[in-house]
Amino acid sequence: MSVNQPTIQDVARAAGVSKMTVSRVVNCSPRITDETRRKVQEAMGGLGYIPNPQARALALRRNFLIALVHASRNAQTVLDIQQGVLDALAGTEFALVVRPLDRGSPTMLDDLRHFLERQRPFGVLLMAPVSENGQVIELCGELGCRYMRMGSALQTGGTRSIASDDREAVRGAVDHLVGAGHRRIALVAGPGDYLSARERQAGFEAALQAAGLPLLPEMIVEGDYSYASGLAAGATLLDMAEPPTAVFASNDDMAAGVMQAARQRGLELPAALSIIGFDDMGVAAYMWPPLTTVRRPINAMAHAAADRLVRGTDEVDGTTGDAELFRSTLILRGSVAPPGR
Amino acid sequence: MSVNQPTIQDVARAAGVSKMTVSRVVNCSPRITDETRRKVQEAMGGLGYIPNPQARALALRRNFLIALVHASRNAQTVLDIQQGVLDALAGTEFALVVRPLDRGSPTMLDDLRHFLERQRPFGVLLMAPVSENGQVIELCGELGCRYMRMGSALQTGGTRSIASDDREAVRGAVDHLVGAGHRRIALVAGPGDYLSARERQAGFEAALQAAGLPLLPEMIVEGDYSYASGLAAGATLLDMAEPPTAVFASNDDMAAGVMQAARQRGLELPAALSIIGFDDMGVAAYMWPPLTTVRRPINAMAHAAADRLVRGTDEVDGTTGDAELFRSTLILRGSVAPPGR
DNA sequence: TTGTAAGCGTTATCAT
DNA sequence: ATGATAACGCTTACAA
Repeated sequence: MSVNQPTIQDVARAAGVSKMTVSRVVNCSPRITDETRRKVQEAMGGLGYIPNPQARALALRRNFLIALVHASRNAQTVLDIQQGVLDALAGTEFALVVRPLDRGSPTMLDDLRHFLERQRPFGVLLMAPVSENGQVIELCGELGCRYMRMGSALQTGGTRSIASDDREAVRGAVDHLVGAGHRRIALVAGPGDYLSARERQAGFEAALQAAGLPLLPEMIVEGDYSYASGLAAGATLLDMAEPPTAVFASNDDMAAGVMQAARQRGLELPAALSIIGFDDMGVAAYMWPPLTTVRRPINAMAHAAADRLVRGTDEVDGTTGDAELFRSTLILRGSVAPPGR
Repeated sequence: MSVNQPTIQDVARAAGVSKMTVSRVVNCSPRITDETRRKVQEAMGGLGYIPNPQARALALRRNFLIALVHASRNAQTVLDIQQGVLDALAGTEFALVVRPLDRGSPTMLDDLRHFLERQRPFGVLLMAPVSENGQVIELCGELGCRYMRMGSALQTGGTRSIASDDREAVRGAVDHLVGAGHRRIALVAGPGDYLSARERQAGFEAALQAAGLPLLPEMIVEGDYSYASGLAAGATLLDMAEPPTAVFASNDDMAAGVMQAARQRGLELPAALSIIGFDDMGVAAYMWPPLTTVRRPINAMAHAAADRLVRGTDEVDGTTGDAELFRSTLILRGSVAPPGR
């Protein structure tokens, strides 16, 4: 039961030097004799010395916490991000604290302020959709809080922003549908107040346009990223007089709903209906047929974001680094086939 | 840009009292004149004073971090736990830091030690399966680390342990199958080195026994909690000369695999095969037929565990509170029917 | 009930 | 290259 951790003082005594010298060794200051360094390191090793982070925090007037702020219902994505951040933080003295927010709660902004004011994390990682919230950004600015936004497209100004290029990715996905011979392609869009939903819709429209296909309003149905809304959207689309032969759904949950709607109508998949989703949630591979979908490099994005937060040690203001845009991949599985009718 | 937070000193000056008095007000010390308290609170309000947690941590020689240590691949569960913990921590000054571990990595124990030694969190929440690891518990003991174990059954001694009663829950689930008329019921078990897997198997066996049904070895197939292993197990079971009419799968992923195997064989569900899963992962409701499954009160369990960690302020040793066992619920959906053959 | 002094474990600053 | 001293913002212990 190691109750009393040795302090820097103990090490100093053991090595026959001053606290300051030990501190210098710990912090890799250059102006130290090799001989002294050796002595100190030996003493540290012998005592099992570990610097006290709270003391460091107090003296340096900053802590070593990176906060992940999110309001996402997509558990897999949140966890992937946590993992990516932790990968970036490995070997540093930083720890990751999480702060889920209840998007939609009227107190969300106050909750966030409360959290930031108390913990004063060194840096904040904002996941979509909170990262799109102007008031949140404003709050971070007001509190002098270093932050990084993650999302589906670079934010205005581009700075402090890491993003996947959802527009481009969806464009590619829909191109794939067009390439398979589809002409009547529907979109199950996400809720319009999400940037991700708007970007994906833009990609959808761009692809149709590039293919010289008409943009039919009835071929676009808005869902809310839930399975149920996908099911409803699928019903709407498939019960039309002239239903689509292919559907791009803005996330996998909705794609699963569409698939279910098709199955309920006795459609043979993918012959009677091709479907592409977005996110590559674990289940996408389990569905039948396995879902062709878009996978974002979540882990790499989170890693980069955390890295940016931790490295850009000095400036709290906008100058920190350029924007970074990541490419997604279309994962080809079995849910796309040439139109069958 | 509020760069300089007011300190306790500033408040003291503003209120015309000493730092100590302010500290007493902040910490709700009883021996303070109402008048003084008012003055101080007014000053605090005016200045927007917020106690500096790192300074408190240094002076009190303890911090305000609760660590969640896990090595789970079940994202939804991890997130539910995070949410439950945060609910319990709301209104306190505690923050939640997460530390995923790579179960199976040879350095896992070292990683954990490294983390605990550096951060020295006030308390640690151990999720299964790390919570079942004796070496982990030993390490926490050695480091004098307050901890709480969450799992599928109470740990030996029962103390510092919060658990769902998986054995009982599975027994109920299998009873449900028996009640529907099934006599030939198979188990797709989890990996034997997980306590959860063993408990669920025990519940399965208890139910058969209670129903006077024979325990046939060929009706038990071990998977590894993955969809793929469920698919394989389903194949094994359904290709037997006398296949089961019902399957209990130890988690939803494997249940989905079994379902898929059934579908591949052209079986009509649930008429030809009833299936029950465990976990109630989001997808359980999306499958077709919607999966009847067991739901644990994850959120409540996490809440209780965090509560126990935070309240039991004093003792670091085993005396802290009794064990707590939570009941699960069988969620009835569409994947169970009387045997049809 | 309130205040004073010392200390928590570290680093910054300025000497030497 | 190393050391002495004074912070950092708070609490404990003791005095008044």
